[in-house]
Amino acid sequence: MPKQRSTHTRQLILDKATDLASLEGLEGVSIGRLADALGMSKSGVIGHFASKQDLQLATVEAARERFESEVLDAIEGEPGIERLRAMTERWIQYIEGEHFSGGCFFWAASAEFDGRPGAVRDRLAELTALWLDAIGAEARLAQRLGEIDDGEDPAQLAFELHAYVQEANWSYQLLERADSFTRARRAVESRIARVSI
Amino acid sequence: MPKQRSTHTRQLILDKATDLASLEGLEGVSIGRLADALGMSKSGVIGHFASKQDLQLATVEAARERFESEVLDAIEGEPGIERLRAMTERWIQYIEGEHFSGGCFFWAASAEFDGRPGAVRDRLAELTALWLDAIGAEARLAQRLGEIDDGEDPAQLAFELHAYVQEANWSYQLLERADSFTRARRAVESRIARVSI
DNA sequence: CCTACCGATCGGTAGG
DNA sequence: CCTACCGATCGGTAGG
Repeated sequence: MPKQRSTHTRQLILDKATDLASLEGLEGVSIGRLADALGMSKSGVIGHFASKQDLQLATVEAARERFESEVLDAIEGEPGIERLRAMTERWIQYIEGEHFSGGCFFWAASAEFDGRPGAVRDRLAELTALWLDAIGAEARLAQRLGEIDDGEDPAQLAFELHAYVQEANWSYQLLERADSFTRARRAVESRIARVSI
Repeated sequence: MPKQRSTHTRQLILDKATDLASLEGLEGVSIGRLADALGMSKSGVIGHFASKQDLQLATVEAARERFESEVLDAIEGEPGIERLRAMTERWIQYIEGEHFSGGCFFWAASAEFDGRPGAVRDRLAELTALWLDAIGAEARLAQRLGEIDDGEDPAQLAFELHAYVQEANWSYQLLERADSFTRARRAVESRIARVSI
């Protein structure tokens, strides 16, 4: 069954690519280095994809799938403020758990591609905006449920909660400060406590 | 006076390099592309530096000098909470003013080098930590002056204020949201207002 | 500051 | 999935 083996190999390639990309950037994952890391030939790697950009787009989708199964699907709790807390906490756990060697894949890729127009950048913007807006939507729901003060702007709250987690990733990855995630949790908790009714 | 002309050319190279790096990353600034962008030969470019890493380190220093003259030297106001406000506001203005085509140089370079050990990464961590800790030190001073509640942790406050500005840079560069800096200002203002006595 | 060049690596293809 | 190869570009050097 060569088709099955091919799909398996493709997934192995993409797992390695997401990991390398969090360390060295998507553009830094050359076909040759990826092949070396996998013990394969270059043509064996790129044969699964139409082009380097196609490989990059597939790598982004692989990272999305991991985020969905590790974060989105693992969020529990009642809709509203409980779920809003669960979303940020699960996200922090995901980054803290070092599923990628170089920290959050999307954070690294965002910085790398924000100045490079094209399909990869567009997809990264689409996916990260979906997550930011999902946080905002949950805050809005909590507000409708009467759990958050009516004077709050849910999108503003999402901006700030999202900021704390991205800052923790930066502070942990570049500054290597051990208190990064503690600080993010403290910021999230006091921000949510402040708007709670 | 060949020495003067050489220093001038070197500065032209570094100005172009900081700008290209904010768009395409420090590693993406190849000697050949930099030479093309400047209308020079490759050897004319690299002749000013001992190596590619030396060029990258010099580019980081050039970005530091711009940050110092545009932000640090432009901060006004009395020490304490007034100065804390001025630091974040001047920083936001700097990023908002698009001095670099691709947004904050240090944010882009942080994400790129946090997974690449070496002198460039070390220097980036050193410089960004200095700025984060300067914000924290100003918050601590404001606290000693009795302008900030004694129960606040100045480093935690700095973490959060720093987070808002980095989030604005991300939101503006990748998502292209026009309200990015407005949201950062709102977050900074309400956070500082909350801890003020 | 230039031209001319070095070996290594890039993305990608031909052919099997 | 492989070997063998393509032209282009990489960082860097020799020599002027």
